[in-house]
Amino acid sequence: MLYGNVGMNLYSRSRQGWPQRVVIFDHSEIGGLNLMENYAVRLTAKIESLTAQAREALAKVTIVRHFERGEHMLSPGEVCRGSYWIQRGIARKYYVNDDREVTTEFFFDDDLAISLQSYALQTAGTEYIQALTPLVVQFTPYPAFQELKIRHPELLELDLMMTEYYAMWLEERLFQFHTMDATERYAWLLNREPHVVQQIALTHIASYLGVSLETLSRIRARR
Amino acid sequence: MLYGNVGMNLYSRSRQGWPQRVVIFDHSEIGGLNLMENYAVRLTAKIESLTAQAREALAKVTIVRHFERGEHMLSPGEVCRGSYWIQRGIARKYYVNDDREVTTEFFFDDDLAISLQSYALQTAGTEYIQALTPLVVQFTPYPAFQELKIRHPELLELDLMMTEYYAMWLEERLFQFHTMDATERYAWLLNREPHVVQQIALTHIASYLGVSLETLSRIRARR
DNA sequence: CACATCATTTGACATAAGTCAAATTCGGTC
DNA sequence: GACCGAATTTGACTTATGTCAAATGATGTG
Repeated sequence: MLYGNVGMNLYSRSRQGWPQRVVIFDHSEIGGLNLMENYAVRLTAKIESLTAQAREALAKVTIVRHFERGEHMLSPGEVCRGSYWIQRGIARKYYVNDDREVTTEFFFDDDLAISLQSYALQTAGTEYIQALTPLVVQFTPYPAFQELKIRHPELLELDLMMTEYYAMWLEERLFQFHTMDATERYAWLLNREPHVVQQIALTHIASYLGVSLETLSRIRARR
Repeated sequence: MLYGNVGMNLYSRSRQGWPQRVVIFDHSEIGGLNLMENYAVRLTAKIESLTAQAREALAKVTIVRHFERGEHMLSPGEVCRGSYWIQRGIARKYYVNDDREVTTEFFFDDDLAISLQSYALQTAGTEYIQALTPLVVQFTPYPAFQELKIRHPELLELDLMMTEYYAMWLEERLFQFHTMDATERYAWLLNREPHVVQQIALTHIASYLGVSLETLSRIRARR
């Protein structure tokens, strides 16, 4: 993880290298970091600035849970009843469309896993969250967190920042689909998040990139 | 707009018809509304439940501004210094990638226009927001709104809900790019937001759908 | 170490979409 | 109503990607 241990962190996506060409989201650099990294720094700073009371209160309602490789933390028809902070391991979020799995997100150490619509609305969702390795997560129940947000407005601010961060991450993903072909999206992933390619099965990566397994193989063969 | 005049509303995207096939995001219906509409209802209820003090305070810092057709409310290199609630007219958000305009969002009455990264970080951004018709907007400066969020926590809650709504909308857009071909994305737009196709130039629609103008023409010819 | 199963790659062919150029249509102005 | 410029459509050709099937490589188990 990029910013060291700070307890609860979110989307610690680091920059490992440059894509083939300069892209939109790297235009405004501040202190050598792109916007996502810049925001992650702010997020980390926000977490570090939480009062001891807020930290304690949060720790009190958070429980450690374990999941086996292949196990689902969430399945369609279920309500996402809390947030899963990945203490150790790898997970992915996906849904099934036309009998096909569509992987939407990978989670590594210090990432926060939720299914947004189910979580925010507390209604049955349509997504899976699955452990790709044995997992240790810190689970914070939604009702308890809502309570804490009332008593500690700094947690409401943190929640807003995390949601903003997720929205920016979605904008970046949308940018990839909107402007890049399959080869470019793979190059972006390889440069920006090589750990994904190193640790995740190609089946899931192809699904995440929106290409068939065969096409991904051909792209990889051309490098 | 779908839910009538409630002052500040956000992303009043209504369901006008069904796409060719049932899609992921319509699975969990509540009271006949899909999730986006469900959330819009909650958002509207939240706005309506604002105290008179919060409303007044918000109105006091909000100013009406006019823009001409073609005029830019925001350009790359500028900071998005506040939010623009569209009182009347149409606008679009876009950026330029490889000498090409990529339209990312259309705004109609009661939509709230911001460039998220520039707005949230108050740093120079990379996006344009342009009036497609003569516009009347209610502009709320960022610093003033931050102040109000401190004095009125209900506005911080509202801000979180709006950001969640935007993230869900991004998830739905991502779903379109991730799982549909060009024809399906056009069909989705035609069914779900026919007003877009009725009132916006095909150049912008093609850009928004991630297809060339020629391809959009061919798709339209096949219907 | 052998074997079976799963993951990945490769071959062949079809379709979707992009690009470039030209033609047609539409809208605004005089 | 004519004219001009912009918007849109159409034709021809190229490239990217998907699909189906078969082959190869990797991993796990006995």
